Amino acid sequence: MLRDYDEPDCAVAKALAIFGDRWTLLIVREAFFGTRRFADFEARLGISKNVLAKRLGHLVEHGILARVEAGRYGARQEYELTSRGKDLTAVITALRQWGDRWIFGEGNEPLVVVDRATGKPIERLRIRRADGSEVPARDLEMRPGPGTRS
Amino acid sequence: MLRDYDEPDCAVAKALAIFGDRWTLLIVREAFFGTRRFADFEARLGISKNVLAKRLGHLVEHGILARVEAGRYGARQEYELTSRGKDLTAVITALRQWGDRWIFGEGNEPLVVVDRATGKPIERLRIRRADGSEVPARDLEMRPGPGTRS
DNA sequence: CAGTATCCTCGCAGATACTG
DNA sequence: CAGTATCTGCGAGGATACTG
Repeated sequence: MLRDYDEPDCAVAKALAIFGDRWTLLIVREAFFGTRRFADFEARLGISKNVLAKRLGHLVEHGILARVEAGRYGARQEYELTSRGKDLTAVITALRQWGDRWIFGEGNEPLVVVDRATGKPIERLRIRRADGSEVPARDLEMRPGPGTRS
Repeated sequence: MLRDYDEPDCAVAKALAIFGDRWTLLIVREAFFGTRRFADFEARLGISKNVLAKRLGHLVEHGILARVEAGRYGARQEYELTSRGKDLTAVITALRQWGDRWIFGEGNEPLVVVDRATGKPIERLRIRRADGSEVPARDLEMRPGPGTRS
């Protein structure tokens, strides 16, 4: 049995229980790109109808996508990111940046996350101290803190 | 067929192909907490030996963990995060923060990532513009950019 | 202790056909 | 178009026993 699933106090395990598979986050990413209709997800991801329906339903259940009626021109239903869903930006960005740094190598990161206010792409996530200085990855340490749920 | 796996140009899909399952990131997280030995991973995660051995081998293959000989006191082998592995901090942190915000609710985030230099916990990831100002999540938009691989 | 070897179950994912 | 229904294969994950 999956012990971590029984643990009500682990945020990482809980999050992974929702999208700890190969498709779910890709669907969310596709939604970020503006895809809203079933057939478009299907075509762009190359996923089978069967699995897509299940995954979309799963995401709606967990409040990450919302089904909205758009009943005209043949498109009867559309899927829209909720705020909970939009807040996955950091997760997807972190994944993509890691992939760019370690799979594709450095120096040619694609610019994908855009700041609406300035219209400019965000280059990378940074982790900063309260005073605004950046913490280098090598200085980071993860450990259970008091009251941690991770 | 998994179309995204055939796509050599998608960093997110590539990253998910490596740890797009329920266990792999939990093992990495455990390694962040200082776990180094097979039996400790086994006990702390409640994972079966079978799967653990496969996942650890997988992580070593992909250069996220390194096997180091520690042949004394009965512990013959240990696993250590490589720099590629340590760089997954942002991914795990993003996941945990999302879980904390949206599964457990706000206001009581556990502090888990620690800045070695100051000894203080990092509260959250922030996305900032070049001038240092923070970009609110609502202002973020994701889209394929020129030359994007996402 | 750190695995390997077997066996088993379950659910993911794909393919195809059908429906409102 | 947006699914549902059905069937199938495959691999993830678990349990247990065994080994150097």
